[in-house]
Amino acid sequence: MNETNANEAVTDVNKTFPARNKRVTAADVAAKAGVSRSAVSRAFTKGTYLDDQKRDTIIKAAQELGYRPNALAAGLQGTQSHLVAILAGDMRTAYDAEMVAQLVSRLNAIQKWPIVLDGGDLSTGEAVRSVLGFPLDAMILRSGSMEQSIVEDCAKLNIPMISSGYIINAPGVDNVCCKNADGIALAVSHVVASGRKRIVFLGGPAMLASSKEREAGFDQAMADAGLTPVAKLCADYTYDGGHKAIDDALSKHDIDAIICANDAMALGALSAAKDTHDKRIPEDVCVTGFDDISMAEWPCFDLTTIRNPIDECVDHIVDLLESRLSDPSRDDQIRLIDPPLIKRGSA
Amino acid sequence: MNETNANEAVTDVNKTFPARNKRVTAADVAAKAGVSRSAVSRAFTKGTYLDDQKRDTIIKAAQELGYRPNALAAGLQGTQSHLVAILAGDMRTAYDAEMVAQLVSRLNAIQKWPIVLDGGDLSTGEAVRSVLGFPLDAMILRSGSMEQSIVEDCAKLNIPMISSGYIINAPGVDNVCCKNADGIALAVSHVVASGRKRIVFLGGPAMLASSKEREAGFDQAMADAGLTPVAKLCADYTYDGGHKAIDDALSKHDIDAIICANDAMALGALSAAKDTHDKRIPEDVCVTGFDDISMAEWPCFDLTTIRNPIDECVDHIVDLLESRLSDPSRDDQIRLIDPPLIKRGSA
DNA sequence: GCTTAAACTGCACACGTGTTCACATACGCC
DNA sequence: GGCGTATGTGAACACGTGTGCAGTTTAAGC
Repeated sequence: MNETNANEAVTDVNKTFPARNKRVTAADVAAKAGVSRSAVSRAFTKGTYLDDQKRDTIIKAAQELGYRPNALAAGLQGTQSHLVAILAGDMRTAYDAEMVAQLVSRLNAIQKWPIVLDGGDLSTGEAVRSVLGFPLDAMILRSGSMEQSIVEDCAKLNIPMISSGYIINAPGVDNVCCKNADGIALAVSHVVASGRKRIVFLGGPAMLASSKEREAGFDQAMADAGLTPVAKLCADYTYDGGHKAIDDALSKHDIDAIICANDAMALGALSAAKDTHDKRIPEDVCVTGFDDISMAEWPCFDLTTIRNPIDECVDHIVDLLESRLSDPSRDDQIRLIDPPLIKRGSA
Repeated sequence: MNETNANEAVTDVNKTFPARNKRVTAADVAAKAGVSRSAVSRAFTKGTYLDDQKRDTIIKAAQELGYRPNALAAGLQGTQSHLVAILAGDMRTAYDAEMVAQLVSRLNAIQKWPIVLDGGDLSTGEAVRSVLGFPLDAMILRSGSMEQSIVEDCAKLNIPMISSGYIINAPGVDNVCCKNADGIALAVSHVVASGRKRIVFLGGPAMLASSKEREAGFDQAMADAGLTPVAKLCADYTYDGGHKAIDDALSKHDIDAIICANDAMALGALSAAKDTHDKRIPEDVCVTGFDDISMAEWPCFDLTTIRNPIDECVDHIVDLLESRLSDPSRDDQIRLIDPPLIKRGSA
């Protein structure tokens, strides 16, 4: 009796996990519902001839068996896999994380499933190459620097690319990018308008395209204003980097304005000036950032910054993706975004 | 001469995009290399009999054509698709973003490709159901609250689940979770040890499991210490929410310690106490958080907190994943993590 | 009741792989 | 030379689906 019960229990488990590691297939549903396999397929496809009652029967049988059409097999013959890769920047940083979050959310909404790759990693190239094994609908690039060979690989595989953050000049690549130089120029003229003359620029890693553009924008804007900077510093786009650089600079130079190439460094700079060097913000020193991450508006920072608008950027990416899929041979596009100045307390 | 060059250029482009929207297949490579399609497949598979010279020829032909085995077709017949889904929490928050970043990076390293779903979204349920169309190797759950039906759907499809953040009691689900109650108890006794008696608890959304556990831990620890809290507040796990709640509380109550259910709220609370109410931290009011997000150690915050260790958590997730794949029928596991107190300046 | 179109259904193919199976060739040994 | 074994190869199958095609049933119109 006990043995029987034990056996039943085992059987029960096997029922819960039928044919372990074996997925329920359309043929199984067809057998159970007493119809052909084609009918099952049609039951899950809109716009096909199928008797309503029969369709109900099939759907019901499918539900009981826990059947779901295998997207791999479906993607194999259709022209779209509904898979999209995102080569993310460094998701440990606030801006990139917010960007990816927004992107993922919007892609989910249009039934595109994003495979996310960590762009901050060293082995990214190899990872990208592996993922290219999947017939991706598109590849979205947000990594600051990029091996040229990856772009070529995508092109060879006919995978459309959308680059955001810096412009890739290659066939098959759409670009959406904010006007970095214009943005920094906005910050410079805002600061100059309030009478500042002893200006410092805090730039980012030289290898990043956005960093270079923002620095060039600063140089041009300063030249236009007839000013020479007190100093041009370089850090790593992080809070700590900004903190350290400005802590150091304030003990060497007389400064009344700090233009930062991104928000994370600006927050560090702000903190160094206020907490470590007892400067009043913005009376003694004013600070501007770039990106407008969510922390920028926290009361304890209240950072004046240039907004690198995530919503608008993601709108463009999704739009470019959809138009590319509906017409793969359309011309490549470049969408440029005007970044606005967000006036807050720090400048 | 010029025309010839122009034509060549055009031809070149067409070569770069051969048969637009048509992927190069193993048969194409076989034709070019003058071998059978089987040979091509073998050339890309380790441990198969194939003449070395022939293999070289095939690889070379494949490279020229830009061939890459279609992972969809391959995953269709093998037992593993190498696809993994991550149901992320709210990636707009710092902790979840850091967690996902780490997870993505580690999964990439072991050649698992994460499809990321935004758990903060309302339509998450539908999105998950769609992604279940893919024969996932596993599903990683990090959403604070979860429709029970999703778990059942996964179970029906034999997709292993790994839940992190709160415990799901269902067959086929592995769990890794930090001891939330113990963590809060650590914070309470630390604060009590420094002589605080007028203690406030700032909890999170009631619907989140972690939030409930942390509150229960607080109640127990206070009872053990023979204290009753000045107030128990509830906010939404955000900086703004924490700021507002504590701003309000400080004008109503006499408080000397604030125990927060997560770091984001703790930072808001800290700022409200320091900047808005001119309290000295920690002399007048001390503040503790939970999670240890990267911002907690910024000098301007210097937050004492309970670390919810991301590295350790991700280690467990990856380990559970690999062991599950190598033995799908092994028993479900629950891994509990001891969260340590990180002593900084705020308490 | 007959004709015609519309609604419905199943067979068979295609998608691009990995892998088994049978067969062919080369090699070493008696 | 005969034989057994190790190595190399292509044909054929399986994976699970969507869909074109041809054939069958139903309904409608005169």
